[in-house]
Amino acid sequence: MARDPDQSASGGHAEAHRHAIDADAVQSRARAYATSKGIPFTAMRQRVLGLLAASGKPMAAYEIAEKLSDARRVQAVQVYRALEFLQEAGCVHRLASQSAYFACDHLHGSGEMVVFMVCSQCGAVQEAASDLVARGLRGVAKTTGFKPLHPIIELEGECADCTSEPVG
Amino acid sequence: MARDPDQSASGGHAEAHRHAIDADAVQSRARAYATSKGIPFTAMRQRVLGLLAASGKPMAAYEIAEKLSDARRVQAVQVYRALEFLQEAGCVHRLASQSAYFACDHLHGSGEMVVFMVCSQCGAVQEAASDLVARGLRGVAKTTGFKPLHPIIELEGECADCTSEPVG
DNA sequence: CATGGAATGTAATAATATAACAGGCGCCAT
DNA sequence: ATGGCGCCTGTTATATTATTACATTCCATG
Repeated sequence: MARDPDQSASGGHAEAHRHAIDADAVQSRARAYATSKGIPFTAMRQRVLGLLAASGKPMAAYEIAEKLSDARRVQAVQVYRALEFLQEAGCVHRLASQSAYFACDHLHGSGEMVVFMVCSQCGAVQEAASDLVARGLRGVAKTTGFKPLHPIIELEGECADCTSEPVG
Repeated sequence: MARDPDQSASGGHAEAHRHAIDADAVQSRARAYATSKGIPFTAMRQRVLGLLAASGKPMAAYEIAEKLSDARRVQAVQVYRALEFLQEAGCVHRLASQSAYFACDHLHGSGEMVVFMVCSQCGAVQEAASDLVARGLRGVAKTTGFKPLHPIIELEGECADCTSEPVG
Protein backbone atom coordinates (compact mmCIF):
# COMPACT_ATOMS: atom_id res chain seq x y z
CA MET A 1 0.00 0.00 0.00
CA ALA A 2 1.26 3.46 -0.81
CA ARG A 3 2.54 5.10 2.29
CA ASP A 4 2.66 8.43 0.51
CA PRO A 5 0.56 11.01 2.14
CA ASP A 6 -1.72 12.33 -0.52
CA GLN A 7 -0.43 15.83 -0.90
CA SER A 8 -2.85 16.86 -3.64
CA ALA A 9 -2.87 20.61 -3.45
CA SER A 10 -6.21 22.09 -2.59
CA GLY A 11 -8.74 19.45 -1.72
CA GLY A 12 -8.32 17.10 1.23
CA HIS A 13 -5.72 17.78 3.78
CA ALA A 14 -6.84 14.78 5.69
CA GLU A 15 -4.24 12.47 4.25
CA ALA A 16 -1.43 14.88 4.95
CA HIS A 17 -1.58 14.11 8.62
CA ARG A 18 -0.13 10.64 8.36
CA HIS A 19 2.58 10.50 10.98
CA ALA A 20 3.98 7.24 9.74
CA ILE A 21 5.98 5.76 12.50
CA ASP A 22 9.30 3.97 12.38
CA ALA A 23 8.19 0.56 11.24
CA ASP A 24 11.60 -1.02 11.67
CA ALA A 25 11.94 0.22 15.21
CA VAL A 26 8.57 -1.01 16.29
CA GLN A 27 9.05 -4.37 14.60
CA SER A 28 12.35 -4.73 16.40
CA ARG A 29 10.71 -3.96 19.67
CA ALA A 30 8.01 -6.52 19.08
CA ARG A 31 10.59 -9.09 18.09
CA ALA A 32 12.64 -8.39 21.19
CA TYR A 33 9.57 -8.76 23.38
CA ALA A 34 8.70 -12.05 21.73
CA THR A 35 12.22 -13.34 22.22
CA SER A 36 12.26 -12.27 25.83
CA LYS A 37 9.06 -14.20 26.40
CA GLY A 38 10.14 -17.18 24.38
CA ILE A 39 7.20 -16.88 22.05
CA PRO A 40 7.24 -16.43 18.29
CA PHE A 41 6.81 -13.16 16.42
CA THR A 42 4.64 -14.85 13.85
CA ALA A 43 3.72 -13.79 10.33
CA MET A 44 0.24 -12.68 11.37
CA ARG A 45 1.63 -10.55 14.18
CA GLN A 46 4.10 -8.98 11.78
CA ARG A 47 1.41 -8.29 9.22
CA VAL A 48 -0.89 -6.58 11.70
CA LEU A 49 1.89 -4.49 13.18
CA GLY A 50 3.24 -3.65 9.73
CA LEU A 51 -0.13 -2.42 8.58
CA LEU A 52 -0.68 -0.29 11.67
CA ALA A 53 2.81 1.17 11.45
CA ALA A 54 2.39 2.02 7.79
CA SER A 55 -1.00 3.56 8.38
CA GLY A 56 0.19 5.75 11.20
CA LYS A 57 -3.40 6.11 12.35
CA PRO A 58 -5.80 4.18 14.49
CA MET A 59 -7.62 1.38 12.73
CA ALA A 60 -10.57 -0.76 13.75
CA ALA A 61 -9.89 -4.47 14.11
CA TYR A 62 -12.27 -5.34 11.28
CA GLU A 63 -10.65 -2.74 9.08
CA ILE A 64 -7.31 -4.42 9.68
CA ALA A 65 -8.80 -7.81 8.85
CA GLU A 66 -10.22 -6.34 5.67
CA LYS A 67 -6.92 -4.85 4.52
CA LEU A 68 -4.98 -7.99 5.28
CA SER A 69 -7.37 -10.21 3.37
CA ASP A 70 -6.30 -11.46 -0.02
CA ALA A 71 -7.18 -14.81 -1.54
CA ARG A 72 -7.52 -16.01 2.01
CA ARG A 73 -9.84 -14.02 4.18
CA VAL A 74 -8.32 -12.89 7.46
CA GLN A 75 -10.92 -13.22 10.20
CA ALA A 76 -11.34 -10.58 12.87
CA VAL A 77 -10.55 -13.06 15.61
CA GLN A 78 -7.10 -13.56 14.16
CA VAL A 79 -6.54 -9.83 14.24
CA TYR A 80 -7.70 -9.61 17.84
CA ARG A 81 -5.24 -12.32 18.77
CA ALA A 82 -2.39 -10.50 17.12
CA LEU A 83 -3.45 -7.23 18.73
CA GLU A 84 -3.44 -8.88 22.12
CA PHE A 85 0.17 -9.85 21.66
CA LEU A 86 1.14 -6.46 20.27
CA GLN A 87 -0.48 -4.62 23.15
CA GLU A 88 1.37 -6.80 25.65
CA ALA A 89 4.53 -5.99 23.76
CA GLY A 90 3.75 -2.30 24.13
CA CYS A 91 3.85 -1.77 20.39
CA VAL A 92 0.17 -1.11 19.93
CA HIS A 93 -2.31 0.80 22.05
CA ARG A 94 -6.07 0.68 22.08
CA LEU A 95 -8.04 3.90 21.95
CA ALA A 96 -11.00 3.34 24.23
CA SER A 97 -12.78 6.37 22.82
CA GLN A 98 -12.71 4.91 19.32
CA SER A 99 -12.39 1.17 19.83
CA ALA A 100 -9.40 1.44 17.52
CA TYR A 101 -5.79 0.36 17.62
CA PHE A 102 -2.60 2.13 16.63
CA ALA A 103 1.12 1.42 16.56
CA CYS A 104 3.45 3.30 18.83
CA ASP A 105 7.15 3.38 18.07
CA HIS A 106 8.51 4.31 21.45
CA LEU A 107 8.70 2.50 24.71
CA HIS A 108 6.74 3.54 27.77
CA GLY A 109 8.03 2.97 31.24
CA SER A 110 5.77 0.84 33.39
CA GLY A 111 3.62 3.02 35.59
CA GLU A 112 4.04 5.86 33.14
CA MET A 113 0.88 7.81 32.36
CA VAL A 114 0.61 8.64 28.71
CA VAL A 115 -1.86 11.08 27.20
CA PHE A 116 -3.32 10.26 23.80
CA MET A 117 -4.48 13.25 21.82
CA VAL A 118 -6.85 12.19 19.08
CA CYS A 119 -7.82 14.60 16.33
CA SER A 120 -11.51 14.41 15.51
CA GLN A 121 -10.86 15.80 12.05
CA CYS A 122 -7.99 13.75 10.69
CA GLY A 123 -7.82 10.93 13.19
CA ALA A 124 -4.13 11.39 13.96
CA VAL A 125 -2.94 10.49 17.43
CA GLN A 126 -0.17 12.18 19.34
CA GLU A 127 1.22 10.80 22.56
CA ALA A 128 2.72 12.73 25.41
CA ALA A 129 3.78 11.77 28.89
CA SER A 130 3.26 14.47 31.44
CA ASP A 131 4.72 14.38 34.88
CA LEU A 132 2.24 17.00 36.01
CA VAL A 133 -0.69 14.89 34.86
CA ALA A 134 0.79 11.81 36.46
CA ARG A 135 1.30 13.59 39.75
CA GLY A 136 -2.19 15.03 39.61
CA LEU A 137 -3.74 11.65 38.96
CA ARG A 138 -1.76 9.92 41.65
CA GLY A 139 -2.80 12.77 43.91
CA VAL A 140 -6.53 12.40 43.43
CA ALA A 141 -6.18 8.66 43.69
CA LYS A 142 -4.32 8.95 46.95
CA THR A 143 -6.87 11.25 48.56
CA THR A 144 -9.55 8.66 47.96
CA GLY A 145 -7.39 5.65 48.71
CA PHE A 146 -7.71 4.45 45.15
CA LYS A 147 -4.93 2.37 43.64
CA PRO A 148 -4.65 3.14 39.93
CA LEU A 149 -3.53 0.20 37.84
CA HIS A 150 -4.44 1.10 34.29
CA PRO A 151 -4.93 4.76 33.38
CA ILE A 152 -6.82 5.74 30.25
CA ILE A 153 -6.17 9.33 29.30
CA GLU A 154 -7.50 10.44 25.93
CA LEU A 155 -8.13 13.92 24.67
CA GLU A 156 -10.45 14.21 21.75
CA GLY A 157 -10.05 17.49 19.95
CA GLU A 158 -8.38 19.18 17.07
CA CYS A 159 -4.72 18.86 16.19
CA ALA A 160 -2.58 21.83 15.18
CA ASP A 161 -2.80 21.04 11.47
CA CYS A 162 -6.56 20.78 11.45
CA THR A 163 -6.99 23.91 13.53
CA SER A 164 -5.00 25.94 11.05
CA GLU A 165 -6.58 24.28 8.04
CA PRO A 166 -10.22 23.82 8.87
CA VAL A 167 -12.16 21.31 6.84
CA GLY A 168 -14.30 22.74 4.08
CA MET B 1 -20.85 9.09 43.01
CA ALA B 2 -18.02 11.12 44.43
CA ARG B 3 -18.69 10.53 48.05
CA ASP B 4 -16.51 12.08 50.65
CA PRO B 5 -13.53 9.87 51.20
CA ASP B 6 -14.65 7.59 53.96
CA GLN B 7 -12.41 7.96 56.94
CA SER B 8 -13.36 4.68 58.55
CA ALA B 9 -11.92 2.21 56.12
CA SER B 10 -12.19 -0.58 58.61
CA GLY B 11 -15.88 -1.40 58.79
CA GLY B 12 -17.76 -4.16 57.08
CA HIS B 13 -18.12 -3.17 53.48
CA ALA B 14 -20.56 -5.87 52.51
CA GLU B 15 -23.00 -3.71 50.61
CA ALA B 16 -21.03 -0.63 51.43
CA HIS B 17 -19.86 -0.36 47.86
CA ARG B 18 -23.21 0.80 46.69
CA HIS B 19 -22.68 4.50 46.61
CA ALA B 20 -26.26 5.20 45.77
CA ILE B 21 -26.49 8.74 44.60
CA ASP B 22 -29.05 11.35 45.41
CA ALA B 23 -31.82 10.27 43.09
CA ASP B 24 -33.99 13.30 43.77
CA ALA B 25 -31.17 15.71 43.06
CA VAL B 26 -30.23 14.10 39.81
CA GLN B 27 -33.84 13.82 38.68
CA SER B 28 -34.29 17.50 39.43
CA ARG B 29 -31.26 18.35 37.42
CA ALA B 30 -32.49 16.32 34.47
CA ARG B 31 -35.89 17.94 34.73
CA ALA B 32 -34.38 21.40 34.84
CA TYR B 33 -32.29 20.65 31.77
CA ALA B 34 -35.33 19.37 29.91
CA THR B 35 -37.30 22.45 30.83
CA SER B 36 -34.49 24.75 29.79
CA LYS B 37 -34.42 23.04 26.41
CA GLY B 38 -38.15 22.91 26.07
CA ILE B 39 -38.18 19.15 25.74
CA PRO B 40 -39.99 16.63 27.90
CA PHE B 41 -38.48 14.61 30.70
CA THR B 42 -40.38 11.55 29.64
CA ALA B 43 -41.23 8.40 31.53
CA MET B 44 -38.56 6.37 29.77
CA ARG B 45 -35.92 8.95 30.59
CA GLN B 46 -37.01 8.96 34.20
CA ARG B 47 -36.98 5.19 34.39
CA VAL B 48 -33.46 4.90 32.99
CA LEU B 49 -32.10 7.62 35.23
CA GLY B 50 -33.93 6.23 38.23
CA LEU B 51 -32.44 2.80 37.70
CA LEU B 52 -28.92 4.14 37.28
CA ALA B 53 -29.26 6.35 40.33
CA ALA B 54 -30.58 3.50 42.45
CA SER B 55 -27.87 1.17 41.27
CA GLY B 56 -25.08 3.61 41.98
CA LYS B 57 -22.83 1.66 39.65
CA PRO B 58 -22.14 1.59 35.96
CA MET B 59 -24.54 -0.51 33.92
CA ALA B 60 -24.44 -1.69 30.33
CA ALA B 61 -27.22 -0.43 28.10
CA TYR B 62 -28.60 -3.92 27.54
CA GLU B 63 -28.50 -4.56 31.27
CA ILE B 64 -30.64 -1.46 31.77
CA ALA B 65 -33.05 -2.63 29.09
CA GLU B 66 -33.24 -5.99 30.81
CA LYS B 67 -34.02 -4.54 34.23
CA LEU B 68 -36.63 -2.17 32.88
CA SER B 69 -38.46 -4.87 31.00
CA ASP B 70 -41.68 -6.15 32.45
CA ALA B 71 -44.70 -7.33 30.50
CA ARG B 72 -43.48 -5.06 27.76
CA ARG B 73 -39.90 -5.65 26.72
CA VAL B 74 -37.77 -2.50 26.70
CA GLN B 75 -35.53 -2.54 23.67
CA ALA B 76 -31.90 -1.44 23.84
CA VAL B 77 -32.46 1.30 21.32
CA GLN B 78 -34.92 2.96 23.66
CA VAL B 79 -32.32 2.89 26.40
CA TYR B 80 -29.70 4.39 24.12
CA ARG B 81 -32.08 7.20 23.26
CA ALA B 82 -32.72 7.94 26.91
CA LEU B 83 -29.00 7.76 27.68
CA GLU B 84 -28.30 10.25 24.92
CA PHE B 85 -30.61 12.75 26.57
CA LEU B 86 -29.26 12.05 30.04
CA GLN B 87 -25.68 12.51 28.91
CA GLU B 88 -26.55 15.84 27.31
CA ALA B 89 -28.18 16.80 30.57
CA GLY B 90 -24.96 15.94 32.38
CA CYS B 91 -26.74 13.47 34.61
CA VAL B 92 -25.14 10.36 33.19
CA HIS B 93 -21.62 9.66 32.02
CA ARG B 94 -20.32 6.93 29.79
CA LEU B 95 -17.30 4.94 30.87
CA ALA B 96 -15.30 4.36 27.72
CA SER B 97 -13.24 1.68 29.37
CA GLN B 98 -16.33 -0.39 30.12
CA SER B 99 -18.91 0.75 27.60
CA ALA B 100 -21.13 1.36 30.60
CA TYR B 101 -23.19 4.22 31.90
CA PHE B 102 -23.61 5.66 35.38
CA ALA B 103 -25.54 8.45 37.04
CA CYS B 104 -23.73 11.40 38.51
CA ASP B 105 -25.48 13.61 41.03
CA HIS B 106 -23.37 16.73 40.78
CA LEU B 107 -22.90 19.26 38.08
CA HIS B 108 -19.63 19.68 36.20
CA GLY B 109 -18.53 23.02 34.89
CA SER B 110 -18.02 23.07 31.16
CA GLY B 111 -14.36 22.61 30.35
CA GLU B 112 -13.86 20.88 33.65
CA MET B 113 -11.72 17.77 33.53
CA VAL B 114 -13.10 15.03 35.70
CA VAL B 115 -11.27 11.84 36.63
CA PHE B 116 -13.30 8.65 36.90
CA MET B 117 -11.81 6.03 39.18
CA VAL B 118 -13.30 2.63 38.45
CA CYS B 119 -12.75 -0.26 40.81
CA SER B 120 -12.03 -3.49 38.98
CA GLN B 121 -13.24 -5.50 41.95
CA CYS B 122 -16.55 -3.96 42.93
CA GLY B 123 -17.25 -1.76 39.94
CA ALA B 124 -17.83 1.38 41.96
CA VAL B 125 -16.91 4.68 40.35
CA GLN B 126 -15.58 7.73 42.14
CA GLU B 127 -15.26 11.08 40.45
CA ALA B 128 -12.77 13.76 41.22
CA ALA B 129 -11.84 16.98 39.53
CA SER B 130 -8.20 17.87 39.79
CA ASP B 131 -6.79 21.22 38.92
CA LEU B 132 -3.33 19.73 38.70
CA VAL B 133 -4.49 17.16 36.16
CA ALA B 134 -6.36 19.79 34.19
CA ARG B 135 -3.34 22.06 34.08
CA GLY B 136 -1.11 19.18 33.10
CA LEU B 137 -3.40 18.15 30.28
CA ARG B 138 -3.84 21.65 28.99
CA GLY B 139 -0.07 21.95 29.19
CA VAL B 140 0.73 18.93 27.03
CA ALA B 141 -2.00 19.96 24.62
CA LYS B 142 -0.59 23.43 24.33
CA THR B 143 2.96 22.27 23.61
CA THR B 144 1.69 20.29 20.64
CA GLY B 145 -0.86 22.84 19.50
CA PHE B 146 -3.67 20.44 20.26
CA LYS B 147 -7.07 21.81 21.20
CA PRO B 148 -8.76 19.47 23.66
CA LEU B 149 -12.53 19.35 23.37
CA HIS B 150 -13.58 16.19 25.13
CA PRO B 151 -11.26 14.66 27.72
CA ILE B 152 -11.62 11.06 28.80
CA ILE B 153 -9.77 10.33 32.01
CA GLU B 154 -10.41 6.97 33.60
CA LEU B 155 -8.34 5.13 36.15
CA GLU B 156 -8.98 1.44 36.42
CA GLY B 157 -7.74 0.04 39.67
CA GLU B 158 -8.76 -0.90 43.17
CA CYS B 159 -10.81 1.24 45.47
CA ALA B 160 -9.97 1.69 49.13
CA ASP B 161 -12.60 -0.76 50.32
CA CYS B 162 -11.49 -3.52 48.01
CA THR B 163 -7.82 -2.96 48.75
CA SER B 164 -8.39 -3.38 52.46
CA GLU B 165 -10.78 -6.27 52.06
CA PRO B 166 -9.79 -8.35 49.09
CA VAL B 167 -12.48 -10.50 47.50
CA GLY B 168 -13.01 -13.75 49.28
C1' DC C 1 -59.82 20.51 14.87
C1' DA C 2 -55.66 20.17 12.05
C1' DT C 3 -50.93 19.78 11.88
C1' DG C 4 -46.04 19.36 12.56
C1' DG C 5 -42.28 18.14 15.58
C1' DA C 6 -40.73 14.97 18.91
C1' DA C 7 -40.83 10.64 21.28
C1' DT C 8 -42.06 5.81 21.05
C1' DG C 9 -42.29 0.94 19.55
C1' DT C 10 -40.56 -2.38 16.58
C1' DA C 11 -37.59 -4.69 13.40
C1' DA C 12 -33.44 -5.08 11.28
C1' DT C 13 -28.65 -4.58 10.95
C1' DA C 14 -23.97 -2.78 11.77
C1' DA C 15 -19.86 -2.82 14.49
C1' DT C 16 -17.03 -4.65 18.11
C1' DA C 17 -15.34 -8.64 20.65
C1' DT C 18 -14.99 -13.39 22.51
C1' DA C 19 -15.77 -18.59 22.84
C1' DA C 20 -15.02 -23.11 21.33
C1' DC C 21 -12.66 -26.51 18.98
C1' DA C 22 -10.06 -29.17 15.46
C1' DG C 23 -5.70 -29.30 13.36
C1' DG C 24 -0.75 -28.01 12.50
C1' DC C 25 3.84 -26.76 13.65
C1' DG C 26 7.91 -26.54 16.43
C1' DC C 27 10.41 -27.69 20.39
C1' DC C 28 12.69 -30.68 23.26
C1' DA C 29 12.92 -34.66 26.61
C1' DT C 30 13.08 -38.98 26.21
C1' DA D 1 13.66 -40.05 15.64
C1' DT D 2 9.59 -39.74 17.81
C1' DG D 3 6.03 -38.82 20.68
C1' DG D 4 4.04 -35.48 23.64
C1' DC D 5 3.08 -30.74 24.80
C1' DG D 6 2.26 -26.04 24.22
C1' DC D 7 1.26 -22.41 21.29
C1' DC D 8 -0.54 -20.68 17.13
C1' DT D 9 -3.82 -20.99 13.26
C1' DG D 10 -8.14 -21.47 10.80
C1' DT D 11 -12.87 -21.73 11.15
C1' DT D 12 -17.48 -21.33 12.90
C1' DA D 13 -20.45 -19.55 15.95
C1' DT D 14 -22.03 -16.39 19.24
C1' DA D 15 -21.98 -12.56 22.53
C1' DT D 16 -22.01 -7.66 23.23
C1' DT D 17 -22.49 -2.88 21.98
C1' DA D 18 -24.65 0.50 19.04
C1' DT D 19 -27.21 2.50 15.10
C1' DT D 20 -30.57 2.90 11.12
C1' DA D 21 -35.11 2.89 9.39
C1' DC D 22 -39.79 3.52 9.59
C1' DA D 23 -44.58 3.49 11.02
C1' DT D 24 -47.19 5.10 14.92
C1' DT D 25 -48.48 7.85 18.89
C1' DC D 26 -48.38 11.87 21.65
C1' DC D 27 -49.03 16.51 22.30
C1' DA D 28 -48.36 21.60 22.09
C1' DT D 29 -49.87 24.98 19.33
C1' DG D 30 -51.87 27.46 15.38
